[in-house]
Amino acid sequence: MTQAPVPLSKTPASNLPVPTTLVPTTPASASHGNASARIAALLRTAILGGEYPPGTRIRQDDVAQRYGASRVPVREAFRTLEADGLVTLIANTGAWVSRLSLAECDEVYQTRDRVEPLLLRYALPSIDEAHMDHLDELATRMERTDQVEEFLRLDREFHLGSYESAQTTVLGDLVRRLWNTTQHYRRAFTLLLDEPAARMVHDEHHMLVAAIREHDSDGAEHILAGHIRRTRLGLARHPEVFDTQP
Amino acid sequence: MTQAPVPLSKTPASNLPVPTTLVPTTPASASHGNASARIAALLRTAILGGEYPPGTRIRQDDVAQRYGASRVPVREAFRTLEADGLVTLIANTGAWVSRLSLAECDEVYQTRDRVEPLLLRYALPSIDEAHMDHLDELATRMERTDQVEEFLRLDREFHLGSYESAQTTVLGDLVRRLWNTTQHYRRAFTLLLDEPAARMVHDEHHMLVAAIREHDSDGAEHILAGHIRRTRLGLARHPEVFDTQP
DNA sequence: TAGCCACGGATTGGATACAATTTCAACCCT
DNA sequence: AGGGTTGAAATTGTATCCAATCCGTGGCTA
Repeated sequence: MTQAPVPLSKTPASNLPVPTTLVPTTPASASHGNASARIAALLRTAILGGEYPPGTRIRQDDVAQRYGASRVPVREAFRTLEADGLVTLIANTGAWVSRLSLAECDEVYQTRDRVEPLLLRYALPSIDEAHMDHLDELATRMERTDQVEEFLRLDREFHLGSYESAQTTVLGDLVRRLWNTTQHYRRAFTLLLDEPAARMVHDEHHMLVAAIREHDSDGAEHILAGHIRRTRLGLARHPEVFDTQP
Repeated sequence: MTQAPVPLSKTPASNLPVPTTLVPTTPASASHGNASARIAALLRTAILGGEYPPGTRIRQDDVAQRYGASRVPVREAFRTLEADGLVTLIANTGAWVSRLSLAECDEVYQTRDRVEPLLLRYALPSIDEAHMDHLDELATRMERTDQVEEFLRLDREFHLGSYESAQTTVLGDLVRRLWNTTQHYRRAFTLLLDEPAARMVHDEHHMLVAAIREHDSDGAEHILAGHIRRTRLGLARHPEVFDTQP
């Protein structure tokens, strides 16, 4: 069942067309009509994909030209992204891709630690067999890949996917926001995983699926909380991830 | 020490100038410069103050005229308020004051139940004596008032005030959002409190201050979680609060 | 040489006018 | 009477212009 974990390398398989986010980040990839929503979606996937690293300045005019729109919808998109925690706006000055300090990142993980188990509890009763099989498959594919970007994508699809069947309105959005703000640091941290640490991550994923299969809400909550907590402690051991001075 | 609780009546003392929100809802009452931030702040206090009940439609033109601005900053303000959960935007159609179903409100309270104790834990070490005395005074004033709006204001200042000294960046905002979205239902629910229920609310407030004084993080977390949980269960017993069909 | 101030370019913020798109509801036709 | 259509009203987007603000540069001063 288990597979020898391979240390993850950063080199992407190729410059394949970015598969956008598999689990829609907010509404969906708004494609037609609403320019402001479309621009927000495109910028969001660009930021999450690492195209704009934290601290990067984003200019209204650039974005407007790049996406063939005027500045008004771009400004609205900025406000949306600010609410997502992806962008930091400073009045009369500009927009920057948000950057978290170690303390702030720790805070987000503490919050996730409390909130995601609750969301999973909401979702659990409605997860059907096919969905469980899918989660299992994702966990296995995560073990087998050695591409960071693919791992991140699978991890996101695994966890957010496990919450998908929750019929929640605010909690789901809230959790997606928390994931978005920490996406970049998750990438950095993934690169630092050594073999035993990666082994534990994968084991926890499989244990989580097992608990879900047994409809064991308490068990699933417990495993998930531990999973998040362990990641938080791991990040705290690597403060250098947050050192990127401008 | 304790005071005979008086059933709360809805009649306000008078149409005094609305004292805005004592605990700033987001940045502060932005007064000059940024029109979009100013409009967002004004609309926010208007909505929280019950001036626009849930389900009310808000037109860009009206707001623009009322606050002497063009529609561009109004639209940005809408986006900000949407992120606050105060307004629901529907593309090409308009903006409405958000309305929660019982299930959604329950969801928010479940979330608060998990998140606010954590925030209190962050804040607790930095709460000084003067602050504790202030919290005590607020709890006492809450017992003595019979005005709903004043109770709401004091309750907000008590709880959000107790989190104030937490040096958090995301958690504080998150909790404020959760408070904002449920403000209206808190008002409706407050009117339904009978005497023993009110008594218990007040007792919990005093117990919370006592735990804070003793720097008992676990105890404070526990009391606060119970406080929120009890409110949630109380709301669930009054589904009629959510029945306001358009 | 170090520090401070003023100036000017660049960028954001806002106003206005107008075109485009969408929604919704009344209306007409079969 | 029911279903499709049209048109008013609202939002959304574009274009243009100007004001306000910020930031770096350069020069002046101690």
